[in-house]
Amino acid sequence: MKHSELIKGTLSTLILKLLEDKGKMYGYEIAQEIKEQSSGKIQIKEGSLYPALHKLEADGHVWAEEVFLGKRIRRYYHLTQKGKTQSTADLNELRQFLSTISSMVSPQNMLTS
Amino acid sequence: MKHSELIKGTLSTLILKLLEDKGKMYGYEIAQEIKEQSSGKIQIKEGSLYPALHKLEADGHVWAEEVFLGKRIRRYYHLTQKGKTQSTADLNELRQFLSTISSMVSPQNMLTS
DNA sequence: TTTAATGCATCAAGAATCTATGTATTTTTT
DNA sequence: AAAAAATACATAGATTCTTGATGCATTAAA
Repeated sequence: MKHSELIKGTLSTLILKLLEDKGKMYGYEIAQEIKEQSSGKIQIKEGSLYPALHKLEADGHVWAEEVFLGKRIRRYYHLTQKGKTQSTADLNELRQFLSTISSMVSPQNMLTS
Repeated sequence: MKHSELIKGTLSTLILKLLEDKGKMYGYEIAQEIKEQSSGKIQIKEGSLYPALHKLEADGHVWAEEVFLGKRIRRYYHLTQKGKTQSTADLNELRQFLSTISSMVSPQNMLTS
């Protein structure tokens, strides 16, 4: 098992959570923030991050504010109302899942022996 | 997000954990056990389960004992030594990941605001 | 008797991530 | 001043995993 396998299905939820907390963020910043909050254990690759952001945008969960910094462009992502609703639902589901899995893999677990 | 997306990367670890706890199990039994331990929240489909078992077998993490029940066949899976080692490593990694993600999505989390 | 449950299995499709690659600017180090 | 690292966006192909659908067959329950 590669650690990265475990992130599957959680990335978009993490992004929505961050946007909810911070108000607005750009891609690179999101990757750095996830890396920092996970103490370096979760490092999102660009090939995962940008497609995920584009999908969130296409689905209407976020919108992008384009800011020109000299010649460089920066896309700040913001939550939409739809994204806020989605974030709440996703977080609830993720937390419940984490709770369920945690109980199943806890060292002392032998529920039905 | 579909709930089922979240299971990705955890299924083989769950299977190894169950085999470690129970000694031996057959496919259908594993699916039922996961369903039961998760209070019905995680329901593994055959299309996920059997390929996962076959992969674990091909990788030498489990071996299959074939038992004939009348005309029906049943494949009991057992952990190999390699599988035991893998199980320990996978569980450690999964637990750490769960801990990390949990702290990131906990409601009060605003680590770097 | 017919439906549900048990028990194995595979295949095509869909979804998500990764690696690799590309472009370009800005900051830091040598 | 030059080189290296960090910043910042993006895409394409490959890989991996789960799903839904399907199939076969036996046994238990309605």
